[in-house]
Amino acid sequence: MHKRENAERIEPADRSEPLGFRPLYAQVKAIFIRRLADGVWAPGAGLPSEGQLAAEIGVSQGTVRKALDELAAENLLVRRQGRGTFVAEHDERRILFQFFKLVPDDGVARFPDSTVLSVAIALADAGEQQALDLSSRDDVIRIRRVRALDGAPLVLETVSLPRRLFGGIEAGPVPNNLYSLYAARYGVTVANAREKLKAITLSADEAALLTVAPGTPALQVDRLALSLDGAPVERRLSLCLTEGAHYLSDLR
Amino acid sequence: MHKRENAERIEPADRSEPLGFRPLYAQVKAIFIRRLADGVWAPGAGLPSEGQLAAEIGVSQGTVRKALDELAAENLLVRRQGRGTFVAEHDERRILFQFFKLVPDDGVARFPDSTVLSVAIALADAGEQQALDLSSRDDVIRIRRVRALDGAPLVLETVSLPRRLFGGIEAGPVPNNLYSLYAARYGVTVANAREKLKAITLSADEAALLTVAPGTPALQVDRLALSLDGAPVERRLSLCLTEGAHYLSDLR
DNA sequence: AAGTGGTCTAGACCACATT
DNA sequence: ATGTGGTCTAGACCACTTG
Repeated sequence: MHKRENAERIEPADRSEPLGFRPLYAQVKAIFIRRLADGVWAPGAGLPSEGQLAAEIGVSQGTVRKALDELAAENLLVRRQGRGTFVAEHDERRILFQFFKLVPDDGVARFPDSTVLSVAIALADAGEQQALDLSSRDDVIRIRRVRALDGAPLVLETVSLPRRLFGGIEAGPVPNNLYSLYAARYGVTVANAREKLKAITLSADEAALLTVAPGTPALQVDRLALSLDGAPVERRLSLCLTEGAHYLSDLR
Repeated sequence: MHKRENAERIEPADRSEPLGFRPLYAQVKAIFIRRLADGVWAPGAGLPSEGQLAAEIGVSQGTVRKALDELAAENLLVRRQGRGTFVAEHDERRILFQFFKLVPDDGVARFPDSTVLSVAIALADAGEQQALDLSSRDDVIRIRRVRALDGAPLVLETVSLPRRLFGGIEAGPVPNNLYSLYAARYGVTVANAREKLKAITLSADEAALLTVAPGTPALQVDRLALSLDGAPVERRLSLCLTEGAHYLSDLR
């Protein structure tokens, strides 16, 4: 058709050096991620159509499409044929699908309810400093709660948040769905997470809170949640009872 | 350009009913999966170029491309720019990346070595019947082994295989990398797997084999491996020590 | 009927690897 | 120099949703 003269249109990067070739759709994708991170496109909102975005940015619709497809594959966008493209929300469905891997042995995954034990502010301990990239003088907000399914305690959870990011969260009530709160009130979108699992033995205190015998084995899940720009925003240490439930991991 | 008249070329499915629309690339993908399952394209082999495949099947190169891209995303194919498209192999790199989630706390994942404890044939127990879709009269081959890292026992593993599929495997030596053997000798490709994790307490026997104290907590990993056509082909029950290692799970 | 995303095609050109 | 996959474009048409 015609020559490509638009490689420079977006990012006037030096294309003469062969190192670091960045395809157009990747640059477009970066633009979109920025808009998501900046809240220009808020959770649940609808994006302009592919054609509009293509015209605005000055690339073909196919290039916009590739960028949007990748973001949808990363669960940051939701595409619905005939309706449009929307910013993904941290609703219960998504959390259950993407972040909550504990499933009853017989039955399907459900969203547990929570009982908050404590909310406190303290200096970050060694583990929190390392995980959240904090110094020994940084404060964290610690939320401790028990999560139950059908009235039976299942998880003892300790959530650690950098006070710098989430200051004030300790004042209000703690909703069951924290990620949705991070997004709505602090503009922080949890994009993905990494979990480290170990088998441990419950201490007397922990066992009491979960109403089981001390010495009961439990699954310790150490989760680090990352925001859209890859920064660590939450550490969550969970002790899970796995008598009647298991952690489901799909290897694809 | 010109009208589409090729929707019927591959699969003369009834396109008049609006239900069950199957895009062309999905049909092409199904053809390719069949060739992989039938061993027409063997592990490590190179595929014909996109253009050749497109001409052979009678679709555009873009349609072939979309099918190949999806298979590459599922780790069944490997695409290398400038070289070609190849059938994925179960080499150590892939297994470490896709199937071996146990990582030393400080350090990077490595491939453990194995010491075989026993190889036996027996009637499938209840768990094996359920997992592998067998009847109570079906035989399984059971391989029991200890896997160690730097000489320290890490995993006690029990592999259960349907004798119908893997008859004769009990005769030969048991290689460290079983999936590669399944592919080479039995034409069975493990495409993906599903793991159920629980925290348990080791029995005296198990603890002795792992050279730890009885009562030590361990991570029980119950893996079901599925072949290309989705059939269960291997059950693997692992008891993992998580004192100095953890199970890494990426939530994306 | 109009608008959206989804599919399919055709062709040009780019980046990469090998010969 | 050649061949491969990777990118980008342009346009047509299909499937789905909503007015």
